[in-house]
Amino acid sequence: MRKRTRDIQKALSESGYRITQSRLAVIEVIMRARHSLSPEEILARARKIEPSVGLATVYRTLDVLHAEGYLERVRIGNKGYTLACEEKSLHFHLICERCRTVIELQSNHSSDALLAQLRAAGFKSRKNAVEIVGLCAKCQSPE
Amino acid sequence: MRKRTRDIQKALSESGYRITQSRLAVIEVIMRARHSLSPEEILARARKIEPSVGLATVYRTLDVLHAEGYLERVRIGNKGYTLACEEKSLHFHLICERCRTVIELQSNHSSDALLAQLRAAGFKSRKNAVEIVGLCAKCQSPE
DNA sequence: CTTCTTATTGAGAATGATTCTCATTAAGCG
DNA sequence: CGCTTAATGAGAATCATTCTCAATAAGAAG
Repeated sequence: MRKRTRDIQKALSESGYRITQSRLAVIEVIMRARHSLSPEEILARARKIEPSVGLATVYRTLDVLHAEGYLERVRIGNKGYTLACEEKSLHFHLICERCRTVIELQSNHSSDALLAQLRAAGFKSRKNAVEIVGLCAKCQSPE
Repeated sequence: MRKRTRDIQKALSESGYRITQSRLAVIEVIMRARHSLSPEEILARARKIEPSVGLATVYRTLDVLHAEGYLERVRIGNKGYTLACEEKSLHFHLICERCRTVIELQSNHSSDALLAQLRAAGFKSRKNAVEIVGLCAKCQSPE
């Protein structure tokens, strides 16, 4: 995890971005997260590392990380969530709308077949992760 | 098309909903549409049929139709779009973020294989239509 | 280490989509 | 034809996200 944050730091620096304490805190939070986080959640956690971080900076840092391919943005209802993902080939993300855990399906023949269909249709997907929102096994059972 | 609207009208009526002129106008607009529409677009078109329709009623009618399974809601950026869809088994929707045309892939072995994976993971998808947002063949070429 | 340039920041205002409120209307039953 | 109440339209309210702008600090250069 720590290592991952450093890699991103290095890559961003080489791309000409300045490495600020606020950005580092946000990156650290996202890398540590075990499920997808809303901007507000990221803000709360980042402030434990760097108390001066503002919400706008969280959004801006998400934009940068997304543009550089380090994370995916998801929508559940009206809210935007964020999770780290560097997988480049087409694959599926099963996202639980209750606990926001993400099950990442391996690329396999179902994603290969889908990819072939996309090619046949001449369709270019915006994302490599195809999101399927629903309920994971745990959250379906009566609590 | 006309027939489709009547079927829905009948079904809603039997479910205890009142059939108002505003609702009829909104249903008619959605059934006629050849691509997904934003609430504002639906409002504009519905007002040509029933000039008194309000935006809130468009949203409320969308909720009803969605609850009854007559349409899917999609998000492109921050905006919500809507398209008619009654297909019940798992399948893919390729949605062009530029022209908003929807290419509906037939259920086949790729969706079957995905369904098997969902079952294996114990994951329950919220929708039957898995949305893939991107650019259709036409919109990719320089205009 | 200090200075300079300017990308980045934080706070709050602004925006845009969606939802809510509430007095008024009309669907559909008898 | 009336009655009951679901549904409506208009505008206010809400919530997520984006923008504005003066102040700050990253990083290059000296």
